[in-house]
Amino acid sequence: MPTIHAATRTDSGLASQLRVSVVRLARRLRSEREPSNELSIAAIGVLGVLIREGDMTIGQLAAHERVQPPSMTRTVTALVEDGYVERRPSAADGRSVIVALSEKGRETLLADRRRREAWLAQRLKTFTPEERDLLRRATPLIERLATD
Amino acid sequence: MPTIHAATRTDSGLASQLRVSVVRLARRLRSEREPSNELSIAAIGVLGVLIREGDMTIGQLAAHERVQPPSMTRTVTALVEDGYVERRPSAADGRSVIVALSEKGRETLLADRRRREAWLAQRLKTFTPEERDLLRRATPLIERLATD
DNA sequence: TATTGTTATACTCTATAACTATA
DNA sequence: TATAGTTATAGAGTATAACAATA
Repeated sequence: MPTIHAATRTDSGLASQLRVSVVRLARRLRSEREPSNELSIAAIGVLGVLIREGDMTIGQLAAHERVQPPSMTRTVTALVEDGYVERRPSAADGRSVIVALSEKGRETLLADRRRREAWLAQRLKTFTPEERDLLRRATPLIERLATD
Repeated sequence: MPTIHAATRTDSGLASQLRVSVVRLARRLRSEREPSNELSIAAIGVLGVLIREGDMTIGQLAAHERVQPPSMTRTVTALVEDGYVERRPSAADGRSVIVALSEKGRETLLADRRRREAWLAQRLKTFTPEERDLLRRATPLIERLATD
């Protein structure tokens, strides 16, 4: 079995190793989430979309998170009950419902993120300045891989 | 809002941006999975562990995937029924059940991986050789972040 | 007549509790 | 007496189908 460095010499090898490493780190980051959290994965996903892209209708959220509308209705209903988001009627279309983050929702999501980022920042301290610099330059490339 | 490059100048900024990019790429890679697949996420996880770390007992698999033993029993039962893994009695301990990949399981998992890797390799072609080289050197660092 | 969202209902996945068999 | 795994049962989460309101 070649080491990771050796295996990434070819492009398909790079794709293979990068895939494994990225998925593994993502899983690790996910497991660093507050376990005593009343928010489900789906709920956190919705809050994340709202904070990144702003208010959205139920249908837009469902399409974005790739769930069916009834599932999103349910997730949003739970988020409203717990005070993380608000429902607002759409001025443009009386059939639509606009979902907006509440202050509690914004704060909760940011706290959840901070917790995971603190763990990652801690780990980064064990790297040399050169290694951190390498990661710094690689990060935009990873972002570019993720976004069409 | 600073650009990603500017935002990563500080270490906490690096942690923040790297987290977002990695989670986003992982999600993207996951969505490139064959949708018409009869394997559940949990099932693919089990096959992945078995191919990486070799045969394991139900209990070891449950601990590894952080599920309760009854859930793993159920997942493994489904995998056995569909021919992806085999159950074997443990020679060392009559209470234990060893789970081993079948040829079909190995082939299915590898096909699933190849599909996702093909997508990533395709995307990598749009990068310059220098950028690919940067990713090549960053990959082992990402792996090190993920593994204690 | 088509679309947005909801309600009704069923299925999948996971968990806890109780049980069987081996150590 | 403790441990590995299973069975029984219940609780989330999501899906499809049918429906109400609006375009």
